[in-house]
Amino acid sequence: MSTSERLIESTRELLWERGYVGTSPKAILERAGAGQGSMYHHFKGKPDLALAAIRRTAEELRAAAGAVLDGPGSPYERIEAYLRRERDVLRGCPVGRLTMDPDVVASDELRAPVDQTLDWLRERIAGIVEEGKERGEFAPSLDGEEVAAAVVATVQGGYVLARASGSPAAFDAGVRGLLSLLAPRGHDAG
Amino acid sequence: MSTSERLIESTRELLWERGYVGTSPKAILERAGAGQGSMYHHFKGKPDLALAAIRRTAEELRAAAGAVLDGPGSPYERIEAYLRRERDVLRGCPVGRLTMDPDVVASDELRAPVDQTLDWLRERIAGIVEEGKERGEFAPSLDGEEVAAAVVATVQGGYVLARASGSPAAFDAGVRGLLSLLAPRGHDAG
DNA sequence: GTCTATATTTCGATAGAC
DNA sequence: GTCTATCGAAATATAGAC
Repeated sequence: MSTSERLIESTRELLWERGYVGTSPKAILERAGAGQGSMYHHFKGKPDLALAAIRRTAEELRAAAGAVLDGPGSPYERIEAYLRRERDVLRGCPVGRLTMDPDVVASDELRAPVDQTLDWLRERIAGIVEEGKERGEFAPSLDGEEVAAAVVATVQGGYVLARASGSPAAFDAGVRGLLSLLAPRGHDAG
Repeated sequence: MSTSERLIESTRELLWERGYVGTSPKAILERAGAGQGSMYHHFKGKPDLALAAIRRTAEELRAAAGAVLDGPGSPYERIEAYLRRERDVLRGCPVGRLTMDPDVVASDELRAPVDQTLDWLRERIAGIVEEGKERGEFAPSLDGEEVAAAVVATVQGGYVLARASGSPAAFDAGVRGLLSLLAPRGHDAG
C-alpha cells in the first residue's frame, strides 16, 4: 500500500474512533508509519486529508447499505435486512458520528459527503417504503420519506444508546421496536 | 453568579457546542471571564469540571423530559408530546452528543450520567407504552422497552440527520414517521 | 517522495504573589 | 479566591536536507 493510501486509511480509522477534533496529524502519521513531510506532500493539511478519508468512508457505506437494500425479499424484508445488518455497534456510524464534530459541521466541504450519504440512504429507503405501499405490505397512509427518516434515525440513535450504555443491547432493542411497529399484519417481527 | 457557577455554565455551553475533546480550559475561562487559578481552585481539572457540567445538564434534561412525559393526555399523546417538544434541533442533544466523545466514553465517571439519563428516559417511556397497551391504545404485541428504545433512538438519530443536512426538517420527518407507525387506529398523526 | 529539524500556538496543569 | 507567570507536552504547519 502506498504512503498516500496508508495515510488515508489511518485517517479513516482515527476519524471513526476519535472524530475530527480528536484526531491529530501526529497520531495519523504514527499509525501510518510516515513522517510529517509525506503528509504535507500528498495533502494540503489535516482538512484536506480528512476530506479524502471521509469521502472514501461515505462511498463504502453507500456500497454496503446499497447491497443490502438491493437484496432479495419484500420491501419489509429489505428494510429489516438493513436494520439488522452486521454492525460494529459500539464503534458507532463512521459517517453519522461526524455530525457531532463541530469542525466538520462548520465546513461545507467536510459536511457535504456526510449529508449526501445520509440523504441518499433516506431516499433509497423511502422508495422501498413506497414500493411496499403499492404492494399492500405497508399502509397507504404512511409517507415514504417520513418512515425512511425514522428508520435511519433509529439506527443513528441506536448507536447513541449503545455507546451510552456500553452494550449493543439498546441498539438491538430499538431496531426490534421499530420493526414491530412497521411489521405487516400477521408478520412475526422476531 | 459565583465564579464557580460561571465556570460550570460556560463548560455546559461549550460541551454542547464542541464536545469534551473540543473544549479547552482556556475557552472555558475566557467565556466565564475567570483566570486559570479560579478553575483549579474550584475543580481538580478539566475532567472534574466537565463532570459537574455534565451532571447538571443531565438533571435538566430529566426535568424537562419528565415534565412532558408526566403531562396530560393518553399514553400516545404523552409520547407525541415528548417527540414534538420544543428543541433547538441543530444544536443536538447536550447529553446524547457526549456518546460520540472518545474521552467521555472512555471514562466510567463521565459516561455514567449520560448512561443513566438515557436509561431513565427509556424506562419512563417504556412504562407509558405498557400503560397504553393496558388501555388498548397500543397493540398487545408491542414490547414497551423496545418501542421506548425506538422512540429515544429516533430523537437522537433525528439530531444526526438534521445536523448533517443543516436543517431541522429531517428531524421532524423522522418524528412524524415514527408517530405514523405508532398511531392508534383512526388517529391522525398530523 | 520522504525525512528530520524547527516554529508558533495551544493544551492542561502548577507555583506562588496578592 | 483570584490573579499572573511559567512549565512541559502536544497540535499544526513550514523549511530544507537527502
